[in-house]
Amino acid sequence: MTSKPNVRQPSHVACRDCSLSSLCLPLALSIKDIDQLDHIIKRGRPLKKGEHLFLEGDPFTSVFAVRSGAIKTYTATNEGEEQITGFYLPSEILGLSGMDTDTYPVSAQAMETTMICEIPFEQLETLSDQFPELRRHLMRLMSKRIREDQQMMMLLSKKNADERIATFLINLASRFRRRGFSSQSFRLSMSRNEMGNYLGLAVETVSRVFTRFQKNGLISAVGKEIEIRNSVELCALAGGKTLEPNPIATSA
Amino acid sequence: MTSKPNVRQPSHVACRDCSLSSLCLPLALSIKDIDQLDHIIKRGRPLKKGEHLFLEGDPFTSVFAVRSGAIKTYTATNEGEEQITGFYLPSEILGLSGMDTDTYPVSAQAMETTMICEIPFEQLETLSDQFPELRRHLMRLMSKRIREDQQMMMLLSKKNADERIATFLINLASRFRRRGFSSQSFRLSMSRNEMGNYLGLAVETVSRVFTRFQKNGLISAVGKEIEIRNSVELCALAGGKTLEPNPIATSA
DNA sequence: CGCTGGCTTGATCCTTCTCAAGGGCAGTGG
DNA sequence: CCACTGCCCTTGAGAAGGATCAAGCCAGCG
Repeated sequence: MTSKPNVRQPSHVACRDCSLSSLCLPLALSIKDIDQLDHIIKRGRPLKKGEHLFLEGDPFTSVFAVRSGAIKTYTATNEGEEQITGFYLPSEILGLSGMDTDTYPVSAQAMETTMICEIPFEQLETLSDQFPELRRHLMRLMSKRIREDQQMMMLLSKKNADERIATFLINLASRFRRRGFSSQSFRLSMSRNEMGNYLGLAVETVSRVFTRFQKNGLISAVGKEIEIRNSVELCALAGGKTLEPNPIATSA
Repeated sequence: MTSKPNVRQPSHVACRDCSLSSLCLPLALSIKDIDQLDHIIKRGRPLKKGEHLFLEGDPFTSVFAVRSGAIKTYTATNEGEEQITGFYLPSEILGLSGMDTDTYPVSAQAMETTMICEIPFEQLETLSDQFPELRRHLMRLMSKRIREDQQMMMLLSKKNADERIATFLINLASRFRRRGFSSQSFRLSMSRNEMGNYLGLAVETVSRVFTRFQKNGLISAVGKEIEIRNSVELCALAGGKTLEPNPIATSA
């Protein structure tokens, strides 16, 4: 059993020593296999807030694991606005959607100082030729992603503003918890604007819902610091599940 | 070069003789490999309209290729309503989203008389252990699906009713074309209701948009028969691309 | 100290939903 | 063959949830 993950990690821990390892890629690999994976992973490259990991249209070369910090992916709408497609927290994998094209279909940008593990895809493929378990794990990752995206579509096509934001908060909470952090209080890495963009809502709506949630004692929010004060109610709004409903995250 | 696909096929054509083979799974396999895949595929089972291929919660055993007809997948919202998550036309693969769970996360129902190829997943996995190409193809399928879902999320969070329906029609058109059918005129396999459900719109809105599109000479619609009369304009509404924007379908 | 960017709040507008009703087509049974 | 009965589609009128527009506020920062 490893200890709780830390936000900040030394730059070059090996996979086998990384406290996120049980959450990240190598989940399914034996220790020996992990060492192999370890060799192909490029570390370092701490990104400052606003820096890009890759741009839409860049040649697809690698998938990435967030080690600390937070990344958003986005694409341009036809009118040239930004459409955020996902937020990635430590131990989460991004870049998979480029796999069947030769370029990334989205851009990835750091929302705060962020450490990344880069996994060159070609070598990952070679390695996964050797280890069926790694392969299956990759498949599962993608399949999970598909299910989560479908949850997101449901949110976008059927839920109102309150429900969307409740769902989003509960989802974040469960992802934090999974990483060993408090699911009761945490810090949002994205602005209200980005949240609204992602959820298909105007900033003003996000703000109003936050205000209302606070009036009703569901949460308290000071800037980006969030505390969930009534998770039962919030989960109900989010639509059922006692915790952990939506995209990207968790699930056993 | 095979001839154009037919809607109705004899019940037990081998994969190598199936006119959809270039569109369906075995794309990447050599002839010899196709024969192996051929052995594990279960055919037959023509579904009548309304019959289910599998239900949400059923144990996950297989992925399926539509041979003729049309399938919709759906799940239940928290309020118990139906939420349609996808429409599948001949040569398209469904069931992949169950891959990392032991049960299907959605139900799949025939919208008209439908022929299906069933591919038991366990055997597919074994086979894909042998053939890296098959494996990569599966990966690509899932990765494509992820990108298409993201297009769909964009549609749901940013597009208005007109744009959604234009996008949907253009998408269908390009899928039909890819199968060798006319992309100018085709028959919808879904009702206005189902379309609205999928696109996050009320039936009435769908109906009104159809009426307006006809007044403006964009399309003509008689019942489920659709003719695209001004594809340039329609594509523009759908947001750019000369053809083939959205979910599930095509792309090179 | 003044600026800038992000957040909040208020007022108004607009798109789409909802409710209600009517028409058409298809399948069923007399 | 025709009437009946659903279901689907269309159209209209009204309601509502968010978007948009417009200020003002607050905190961090040069």
